[in-house]
Amino acid sequence: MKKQTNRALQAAETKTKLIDAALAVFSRKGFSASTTKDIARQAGVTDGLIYHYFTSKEELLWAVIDRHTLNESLRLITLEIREETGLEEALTYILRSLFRLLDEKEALIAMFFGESHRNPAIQEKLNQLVARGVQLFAGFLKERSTIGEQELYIAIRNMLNALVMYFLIHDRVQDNKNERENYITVTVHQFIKIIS
Amino acid sequence: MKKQTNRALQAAETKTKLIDAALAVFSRKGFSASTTKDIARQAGVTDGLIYHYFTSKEELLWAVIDRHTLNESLRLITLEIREETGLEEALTYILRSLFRLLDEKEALIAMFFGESHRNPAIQEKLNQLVARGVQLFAGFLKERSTIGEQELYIAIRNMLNALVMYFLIHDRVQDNKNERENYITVTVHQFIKIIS
Amino acid sequence: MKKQTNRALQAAETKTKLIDAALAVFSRKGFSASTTKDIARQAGVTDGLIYHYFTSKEELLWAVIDRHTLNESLRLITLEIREETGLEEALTYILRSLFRLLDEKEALIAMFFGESHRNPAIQEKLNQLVARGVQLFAGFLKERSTIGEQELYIAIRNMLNALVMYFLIHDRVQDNKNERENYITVTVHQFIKIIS
Amino acid sequence: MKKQTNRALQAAETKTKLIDAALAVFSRKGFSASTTKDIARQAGVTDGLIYHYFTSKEELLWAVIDRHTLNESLRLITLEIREETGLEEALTYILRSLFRLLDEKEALIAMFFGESHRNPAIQEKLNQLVARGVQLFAGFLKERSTIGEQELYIAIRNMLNALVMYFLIHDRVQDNKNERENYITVTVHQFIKIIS
DNA sequence: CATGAATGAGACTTCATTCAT
DNA sequence: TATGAATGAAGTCTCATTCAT
Repeated sequence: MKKQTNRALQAAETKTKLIDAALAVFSRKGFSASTTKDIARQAGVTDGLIYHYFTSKEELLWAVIDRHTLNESLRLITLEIREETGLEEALTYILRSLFRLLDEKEALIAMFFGESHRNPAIQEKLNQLVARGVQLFAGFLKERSTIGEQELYIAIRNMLNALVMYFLIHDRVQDNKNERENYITVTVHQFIKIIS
Repeated sequence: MKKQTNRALQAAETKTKLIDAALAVFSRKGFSASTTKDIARQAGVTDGLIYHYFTSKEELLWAVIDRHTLNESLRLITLEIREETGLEEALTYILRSLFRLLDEKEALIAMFFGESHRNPAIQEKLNQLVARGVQLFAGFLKERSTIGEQELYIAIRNMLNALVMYFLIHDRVQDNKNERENYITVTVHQFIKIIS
Repeated sequence: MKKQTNRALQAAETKTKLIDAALAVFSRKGFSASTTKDIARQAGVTDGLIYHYFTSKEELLWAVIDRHTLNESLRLITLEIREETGLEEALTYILRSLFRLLDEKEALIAMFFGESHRNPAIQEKLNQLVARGVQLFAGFLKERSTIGEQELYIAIRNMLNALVMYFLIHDRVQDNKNERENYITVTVHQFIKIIS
Repeated sequence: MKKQTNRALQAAETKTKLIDAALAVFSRKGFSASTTKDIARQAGVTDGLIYHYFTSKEELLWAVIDRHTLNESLRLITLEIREETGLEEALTYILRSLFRLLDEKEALIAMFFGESHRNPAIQEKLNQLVARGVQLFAGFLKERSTIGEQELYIAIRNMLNALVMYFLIHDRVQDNKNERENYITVTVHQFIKIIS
């Protein structure tokens, strides 16, 4: 019985190792340029083992995506900001948290964008993710803004989109914390102008 | 002399055919999932001919990127708006033009994003492109805005980034012209709020 | 443990099969005219397996060369002749042994010459081989010859070179045992004339 | 008419250029690793032109071999030595001339050996060449030697074989003129020992 | 559960050869 | 005579996947 449990545990660990390895390799090379050998080596297992846990390389991709939904992280950020009071402070805190989240999940985000435009299912995931972020924001901002609901949604979506894009093609390259802080300050200020 | 010209012309045409075909295939499948066979078939030539004009598949990628710089298109848009007067009208016109440009170059844009995060040179190209767009805008808006230069740059960059992101993960999927028009109207309105 | 051994054994056998097959094909067609498909077929495995054991066709060439150094065979011949007494008998025995060695390793020898002049590393191997042969002979002959050491070395080298050349461009073609025996007799006789 | 002649001249020149280029490339890379493109570039013409003068790459190989028979050079050496008197002087002169000939035709010789063992026709050529050399020598030495005709033939063949081998795997590498002179002196001396 | 030898389709690339100009 | 664009077969090598151990 103990043995069984140990085995089950080991199996779960190996699966996790494989998923983590796959994430790392996929985001470094993109899905189709990644080889199962790469992934196995990164996970520290032998080639064939992947097929003990997954039926194909593509299934491994889906496992990666399933594990890292980001939604949970987004919810946590919202939970914390519920208690905040000042609008500017609150927004600054949120943007900082978002950047931190992007930093953490950089590999995943990068892969998402790399594969999304040739994989509709991934694109849909992205869409959902942004929509979820917009909703969380909206819940928090509705009472504090003077503009219409639709306008608010667009304002939020634009801010989030701009931020992710900034992160992807500018911030990652520069790695300059001051510039990022400045970006946050200005963006928050302009966002408040819009919704007030 | 005529002969010479005809032959040279035909060669140039073939090269163009190959670049166009490569663009189509790359943006459909991504660089590494695209095969040279695909490209040759799409161009209507035999496999080996690619290597008469390019030394490798990667060189073909660079040729694709070199041909479609977008910069020229961006400049043309600016030239036209110089004559516009009303700020709202002008901005609306510009955003519409940008969407039209994105529609035209959808394949290229998609590929850019697909490869950029694993190819620094492409990422740099993207950065340059956005920077160029920001400058063109800034030249037009400097006199009509009341905010500081740096704030203006960030506002413009945010708007452009948001627009491209919107196009990539939302607009392309929906294919709903009304929603796009609405997006433009609201975004322009909010942008004016920021810079006034 | 048994399992482990069996598998490892089988892998070693496959590798050997590949090296033997490569030797056969390389010496029949020369290195660059040989195809990996040929080699795989000759070894009775599929194309891809070569690259499970070797990183390239060239590495396979080196494996072939490493396996068949000839040095060991040369040493054995010397060991046996140490006990011989009569000079003529001894030399005759040695030359016969050399011809036998050439017969056995004909494929390898032929390939050596085929690739040597465009591959310095192989040429060096050849040089070493001849030098080793000269030394072995010299050790045996030093006390029985009346000429200077340097002259002895040149005499031996000339005899060996002549013999190999004879084998390569004449003997292999004729396949006439009598002529070979005659060649040995006369050559031994003339060699004794030189060193006495 | 003049035009015609000029054309014919030009054609002959081009053909020569191609043969020379082919010799250079073949001896550097071996026949099958040489590409027609290499040869065309080396000759300074375009790819297709080869097939205006030769029906295949192989035919070009034969043209190379036909042009450089060496026989003529060998004959010239013999002509000159007819007048010589002293045996040692004569032989020294001949060996020096042979080395010079090998130096000149190094590329050709190297190619001969590279292809001979997989191309019987070339091997036959080599055989003929050596046989011709043996005959020329024999004609000169017959009266000056005391040994039987067959022994003389073998002695000559051995000396020539040894010399060519020495050149191919030793002399070319060292590039040491003193060592070569020493080799000639000793070899001549030992040869005289044999035939006297 | 884990290994890694083996498969075979298919990728990129090369190259002898042809042919319209 | 000369060009070089075009062909297509074949080569080296990769890699997802299978399976005996």
